[in-house]
Amino acid sequence: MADPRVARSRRAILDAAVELLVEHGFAGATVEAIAARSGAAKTTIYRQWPDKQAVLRAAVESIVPPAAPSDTGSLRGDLVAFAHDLDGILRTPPTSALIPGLIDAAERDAGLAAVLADFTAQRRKPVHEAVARAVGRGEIERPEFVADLFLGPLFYRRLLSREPLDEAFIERVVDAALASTR
Amino acid sequence: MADPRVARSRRAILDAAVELLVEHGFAGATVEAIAARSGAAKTTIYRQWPDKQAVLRAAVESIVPPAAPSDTGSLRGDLVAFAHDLDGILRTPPTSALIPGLIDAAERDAGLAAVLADFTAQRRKPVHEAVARAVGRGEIERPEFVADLFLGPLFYRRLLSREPLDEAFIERVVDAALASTR
DNA sequence: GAGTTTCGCTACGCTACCGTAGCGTAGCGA
DNA sequence: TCGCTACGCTACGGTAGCGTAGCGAAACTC
Repeated sequence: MADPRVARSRRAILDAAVELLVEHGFAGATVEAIAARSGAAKTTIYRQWPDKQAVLRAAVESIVPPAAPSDTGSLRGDLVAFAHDLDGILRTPPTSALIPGLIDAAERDAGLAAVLADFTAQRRKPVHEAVARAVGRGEIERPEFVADLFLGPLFYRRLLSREPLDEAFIERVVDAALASTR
Repeated sequence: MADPRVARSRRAILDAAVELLVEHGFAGATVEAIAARSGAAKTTIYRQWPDKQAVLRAAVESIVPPAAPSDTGSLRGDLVAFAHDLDGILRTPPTSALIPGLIDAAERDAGLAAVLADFTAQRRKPVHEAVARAVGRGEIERPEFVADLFLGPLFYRRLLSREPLDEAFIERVVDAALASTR
C-alpha cells in the first residue's frame, strides 16, 4: 500500500525546489526547472500537487528548522546560546537564503504567510520558555518584549544592514534585552 | 531643449510602476502592466530605459524617504521621534509595501541592493547623528551598537512578527537601547 | 508658422512557462 | 509470477511577457 517510489520522487522534487529557491528565488523556481533538476517528470510533480504554489509551499515548509531548546541555568546563558543557533540559521544556505523571499511572498500568499509565522514561532518559543524560567527564578521582572528586543537586532543585521553577528554584537544584544527587564 | 513631455511620461511611468509593485510585488510589475496603467506606450518606456530591470530600479529609487533629522535635546527624545517617523514609513503604502520585496530582490540584484543600502543608510543617519550629539554631551559612553539595537526590533515587528508599533513598545525599545550605552 | 522631437498605436517574433494528455515501461506488493 | 501503480517521456494548447519596428499624429522649440 505504501509505495516507496512516491516518497522518493517527492523528496527529490522538494529538494530540487529548495535548491532552486535558494539559487534564484521564487522567480526561478519554475515547475520545469524543478522537474529538470530533480530528474522527475513534470507530470509526476502534478500528480502529487495540484499546482505550482502547492509545490513551493511544501518545499519551504520542509526546511523550517525546529526550535532549539537550551537551559543553561541563567537567562543570559540561554539567550547567548539561542543567538548562536540563530546565527547558524541566518548564515547557512537552505534557510538563510529562503528567508527574504519568504518574507516577501508572505505578503501576498496566505499559505506562505503561515509558513513564515511558523518559522517565527519556532524562533520565539525557546526564548519565551527561557524567559518564563527566569521569571520563575525571580531573575527578571518585566518579561514583556524580550523576544522582540533580542531577535530584532539579529534579523536586522541579516536583512537590512547585512553585517555578521560577531561575538561582541551578540553579547551586547543580550545585555540590552536583559537590561530592559529590570 | 528640455521637452516637458519626457518628464511627464517619465513620472507617469514611475508612478504606475510603484503602484504595481505595491499591489502585486515584483512579479506583477510587468512592462505591459506599467504601460497600461500609466497611459504611456510600451515603446515610450523602452525609449527611456534600456530594459525592465532599469525601470523597476528607478521606480524603487524614486520613493526612498529622506532621513528625518530631529534634535530634541536628549537622545531619548530623538529616538522616540525617529521611532514614530519609522512607524509611519513602515505603516503607509508606498514604502512599507515595497520593503519586503526590495529586501528579497537585493539578494540577487546589485542595483536594488544599492537602493536598499541607501534606504537603510537613510534610517541610520539621523540615529548616528543623535548618538554623536549624546556622546558630545557626555550623555552616553558606549555608542557602538545603538542603531542596531534601536532599529532592529522595529523592523522585526514589521517583517517577522507582524505586530504594530504601539507606544509602550516604542518606549521599551528606546529604553533598552539606551540602557546598553552605559 | 516650420521643423523637429516625442508621443501613442498596432503588430510582430521569440521565449518561457503552466498545466494536461497519452503512451510505453519499470518496479512494487501479494 | 502477475497485475497494478507510479513512473518518465514526448508532445501539446494556451497564455504572458520581453523587447523591437514602423507609422501617423500631436506637441514642443525657436
